[in-house]
Amino acid sequence: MSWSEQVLTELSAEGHRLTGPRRQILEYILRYTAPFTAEELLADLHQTEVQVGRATVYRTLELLQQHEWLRLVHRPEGEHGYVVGEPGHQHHLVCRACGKVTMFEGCELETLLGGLAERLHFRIESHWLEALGVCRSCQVAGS
Amino acid sequence: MSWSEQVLTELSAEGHRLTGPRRQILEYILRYTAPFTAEELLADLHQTEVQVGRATVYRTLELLQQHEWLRLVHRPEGEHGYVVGEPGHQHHLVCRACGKVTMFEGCELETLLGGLAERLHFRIESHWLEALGVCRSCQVAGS
DNA sequence: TCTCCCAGTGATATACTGTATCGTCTAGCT
DNA sequence: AGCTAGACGATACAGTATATCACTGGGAGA
Repeated sequence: MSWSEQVLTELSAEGHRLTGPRRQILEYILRYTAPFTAEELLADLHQTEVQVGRATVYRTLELLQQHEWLRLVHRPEGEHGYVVGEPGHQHHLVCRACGKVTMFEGCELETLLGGLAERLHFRIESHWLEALGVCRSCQVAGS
Repeated sequence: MSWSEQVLTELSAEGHRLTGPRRQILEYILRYTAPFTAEELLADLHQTEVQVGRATVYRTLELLQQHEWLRLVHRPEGEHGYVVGEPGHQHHLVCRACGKVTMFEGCELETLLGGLAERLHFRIESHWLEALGVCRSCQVAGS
């Protein structure tokens, strides 16, 4: 079962409609290897025969993000982009050179934050961790 | 030596001018206990007798952030705000209730990321960690 | 299979946040 | 006091996102 099929199944199960634009956006998203913004996706779609409205793109991305099928990433330049991801808590390593995103589970981070929370009497509800650097292949290419 | 005096001294040492608007913005910033955005500061200043231009506010905040006298914080709603802070690498605990920001040094985090980088052959250059929750006093107030 | 209803669509307008421009002013050096 | 470049501020502009609203088509129920 592919990513888009899984998403469609889950959306349908929750009572959302599986419309043409949604299917097309889902298919198109898979082409991206690096984070993309709503505007980029919109422009790219308009390059093809697919013509969807701006509002629909924003709404669909929002919907997918809420269901954790897409993840928000802060890109170096400051805008925020989306990446395809499995549901569950994850963190990102963003490559400054190629833009590719590597995900990892930050299990030890939980312990770190737990200790900190106890020390400061702060109840932590959620956290955000993102690292910026250069991925393996870009290091090789650069040297 | 107060915060604003320290900032003014450093700015002056670097060849920046100590203009009226800059002094006024510096003074006003100290009133905030929670992160504020450029637009908020601008609006607040316009409520008073102080009339500074939009561009000046943005430029000054940018300048202060570059010198690490102000720190960028991602607020729950998505906008980014500024908080007064000492120079040096720090992370934030943001209170969902009162908006107050507690800073901490994430020394152990460096080790965590170091191990991760080695495992994934990813060269980490910078990182961003921010936690959202409820601070001690808001927990007390809420219960 | 047909019908109907409302979630979803898309064109457009609008809000918001931040940057660029450019003539004017002033901090601070000489 | 005079000079000059850094800073100011009014305005225009760019980019990102949301609001509105008439319409369309997905899909459940007949």
